[in-house]
Amino acid sequence: MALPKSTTFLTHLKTLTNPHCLHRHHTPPPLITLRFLSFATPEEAAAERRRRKRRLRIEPPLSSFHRSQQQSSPPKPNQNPNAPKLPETVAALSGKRLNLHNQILTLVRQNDLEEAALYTRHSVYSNCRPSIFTINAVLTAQLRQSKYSDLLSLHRFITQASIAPNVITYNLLIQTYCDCQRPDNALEQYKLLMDEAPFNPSPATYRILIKGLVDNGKFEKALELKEEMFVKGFNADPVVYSYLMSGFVRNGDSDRVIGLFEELREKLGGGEVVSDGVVYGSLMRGYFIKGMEKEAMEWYNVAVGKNEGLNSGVKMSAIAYNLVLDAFCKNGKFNEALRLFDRMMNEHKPPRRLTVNLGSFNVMVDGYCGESRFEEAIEVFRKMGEYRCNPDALSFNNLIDQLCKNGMLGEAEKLYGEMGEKGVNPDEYTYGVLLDTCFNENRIDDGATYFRKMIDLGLRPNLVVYNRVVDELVKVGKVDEAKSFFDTMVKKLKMDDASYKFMMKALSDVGKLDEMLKIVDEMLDDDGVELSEELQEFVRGELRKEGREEDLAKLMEEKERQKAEAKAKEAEEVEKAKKGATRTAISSLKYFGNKGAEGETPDNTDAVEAEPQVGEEENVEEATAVESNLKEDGVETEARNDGANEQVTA
DNA sequence: ATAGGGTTAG
Repeated sequence: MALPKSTTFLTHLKTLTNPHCLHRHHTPPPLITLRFLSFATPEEAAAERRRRKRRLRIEPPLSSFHRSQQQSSPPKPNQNPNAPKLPETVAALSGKRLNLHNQILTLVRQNDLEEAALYTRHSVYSNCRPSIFTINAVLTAQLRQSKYSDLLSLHRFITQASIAPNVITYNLLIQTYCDCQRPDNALEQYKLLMDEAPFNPSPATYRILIKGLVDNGKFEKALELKEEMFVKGFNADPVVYSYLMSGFVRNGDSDRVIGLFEELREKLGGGEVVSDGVVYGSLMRGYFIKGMEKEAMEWYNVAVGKNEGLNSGVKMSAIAYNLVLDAFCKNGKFNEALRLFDRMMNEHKPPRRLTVNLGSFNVMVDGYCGESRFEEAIEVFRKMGEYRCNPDALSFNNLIDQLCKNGMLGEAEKLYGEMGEKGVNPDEYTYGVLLDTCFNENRIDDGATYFRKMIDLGLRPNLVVYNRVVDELVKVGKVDEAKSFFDTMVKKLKMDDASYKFMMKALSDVGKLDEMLKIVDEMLDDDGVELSEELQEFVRGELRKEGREEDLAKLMEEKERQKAEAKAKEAEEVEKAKKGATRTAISSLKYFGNKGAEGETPDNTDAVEAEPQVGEEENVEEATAVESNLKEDGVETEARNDGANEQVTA
């Protein structure tokens, strides 16, 4: 007996995933977007984004001399005798401390961040303190891998230990909060820097903070910060303007986009043009939004020149070009895009001048797909090798996704095969798209095979993907196979009531009530899982059909009895062990006496020995980083203030 | 030696 088609699990799930559906009848049922099919957690998605960013950064910067143009901030006079300590200078990195630094850097390079952080903490109370440079290096690595809670925890630790932070430490922390979508905390850190630190923010502080504010929709605040930059004596930064402009483009606020460009031009000396090409893509989009094509094209000619080698001195990096390219693709000017792309490839003269990068190809792939020219999209995708650009998983996924959505699963699978050949690892997203499409095209077994492959590779399918697979298998009557996936995933996923219920119903429908009860049994055994009233009611209902309604109560009673028994036994053990325990406690107290680290919780033996943790215990998993960040953060700010106080009184 | 120079597709 299969589930009636109209009430498949997926439809049910779609209703569940939209909170509005429960109340508002006019809301159309939402679709599960592919985003949900990819990463196990949002943090993993963030980590991947960061890794990719890092990879892209390996390409050499276009003009390294640009860097030297940045003014270094003037030192703040240090009037207050109680003012916080100045951070150490590089001179501190010598001898033993340099040695320590290099050891920790080695750990970071080996990607053993846990060990690196541990070693850093451990050294804080040793006779060889880590310098702020060492700490920053660890924090940087943690940020790159989105280990936010680890980062905040280490930061809190060094603050408590009165190690003076420098601008980079602040910037890292601000970046962290921005990445965690906590712009208010980022602003708090900025304020702290302004009020407490014996140095000024750097131009990078503003870049990081303003980008974070824009990305989090805090436009007004971002504009305020831009103004503060001038107050601090910094020049107008085209990068900051480009962040603001693309934010307003996203928001459809074309007047602001154009206004910002004019302002930048003014600030840079009122010349004809802004010589940094990064702002022109957004400027053009601003005009496109207003339907002012002519103006958009005029600025295009200014930035890029009507003919090759004939522009007004605007420096166009690959990224600046890509923004223009994308502006064309998204505004019905694909032919212009093609022409520009051609030109970019001609100008590309590595290693001196790089005008094409991976992003260029990605933009063009999207451009072709937007025109439904899929064959050519594949063609241009393949072409990137000639320009020493290597597609990453996201590039592959993007194209695979577009092909799948347009009935070209076969082509998509070919590309999937190429990933393997090129040593690009397919990820959760790749498999999510492929199996989803297989199911849509009724290739149920192939879909299930992709799922299995995913597990075999150690990838972590999320609940949405799991639900989809199980749903499809049950639909075609493969309940046992579905159950086997349930068994593997029940340990790995936090299943919700709906997922439990679905599997139970499927088993009940094929008359496997005992297997259904076995699931209940295991749920009762698992302290992390709660058997809700509703689920109990459901189980009773299913049992009732076979006249076995009492079985659930019996099972639950039996479990209660077992638990009580176990408890009694435990109490007995405790009683027995009491005398011995007193002895142990005394000996460990001795141990603590020598350490005497501040802020310790003396009942946490392991932590003190290996890792002198401050404040409450934290066994925060990366998977719950966002939630624990909330927790972390409360303590974080608190600890930071404590630290400041300590510094003042020191 | 430690932040940052920007984009796109999820």
